[in-house]
Amino acid sequence: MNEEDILRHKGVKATPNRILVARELLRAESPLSLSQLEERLSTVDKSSIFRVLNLFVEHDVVHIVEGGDNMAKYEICGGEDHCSLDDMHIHFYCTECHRTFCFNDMPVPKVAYPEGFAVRSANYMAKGVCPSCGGLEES
Amino acid sequence: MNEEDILRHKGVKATPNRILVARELLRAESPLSLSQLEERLSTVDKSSIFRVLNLFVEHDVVHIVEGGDNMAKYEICGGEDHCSLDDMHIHFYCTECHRTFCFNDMPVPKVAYPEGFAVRSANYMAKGVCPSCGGLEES
DNA sequence: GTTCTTGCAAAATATTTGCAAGACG
DNA sequence: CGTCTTGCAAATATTTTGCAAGAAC
Repeated sequence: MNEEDILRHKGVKATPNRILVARELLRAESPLSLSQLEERLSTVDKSSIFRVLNLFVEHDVVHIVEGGDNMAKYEICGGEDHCSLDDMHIHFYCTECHRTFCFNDMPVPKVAYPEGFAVRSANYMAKGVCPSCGGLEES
Repeated sequence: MNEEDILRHKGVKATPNRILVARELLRAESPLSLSQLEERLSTVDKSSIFRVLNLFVEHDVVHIVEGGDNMAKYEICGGEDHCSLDDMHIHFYCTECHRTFCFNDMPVPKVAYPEGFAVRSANYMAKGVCPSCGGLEES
């Protein structure tokens, strides 16, 4: 399934900029922030990326990954139809190199929320030091 | 244990502003952002609060709660000595009223992280609609 | 022609720093 | 004195909006 198909499937018209943003997110091995996308998409204006991302979020093309450096990061939804809670996996933010890692095979643990709270999404963000930065050495 | 004792116990000199910030965080039933603290502490300058919070984070007086609206929020650490992973509980952000709730009796589920990653903290932030905003009605 | 999309500029928010005055010891 | 703390102003950084031109239908 290519970028255009994904967008159409989610009810979003496939414009050039949208395809570029979707492609970059698909290509990335981890969620990207607005700034990171801006760097990688030199032909697309920051505000356009911003609007594309908002549109994507509304239409469940991407979901937001929060935490780490308090800048929202965006990740293509795995599910065909919507971004369900079940699609979400744990992320890890390295405080040394400031990279965000996906633990793709680790789903966010489900918990029983108190009565009355309608949970729509859940972020689980671990922070620490990654292997490249010497996570083992315990500084 | 009052504010002054907490600060001294963590190795932070108890100045007037620091006591005020600590008191406000203790009083709050949920983590507060810099802006929220600024509103509540009319006598203390925003930059002073900012510096107090940074100092508190360094000395494990508070920890940062991320997610929701991408503004860091601060919460007094529960543990006596340090902000351990075990102290952390799940939070909930209501996308309607933009309030953050603490699920105090729900610790962040522990998981086995991949080899080489030294995890120092973990945030679990659920998002959705709270009871007051009609979380039950499913819109 | 009407609506949608985009880039550019600028406004609105948030965070962070420089500096001098006052507090503290 | 010398160091630490604080307020004020200002610099940065980031997100968001207004608007007009061009593309799409």
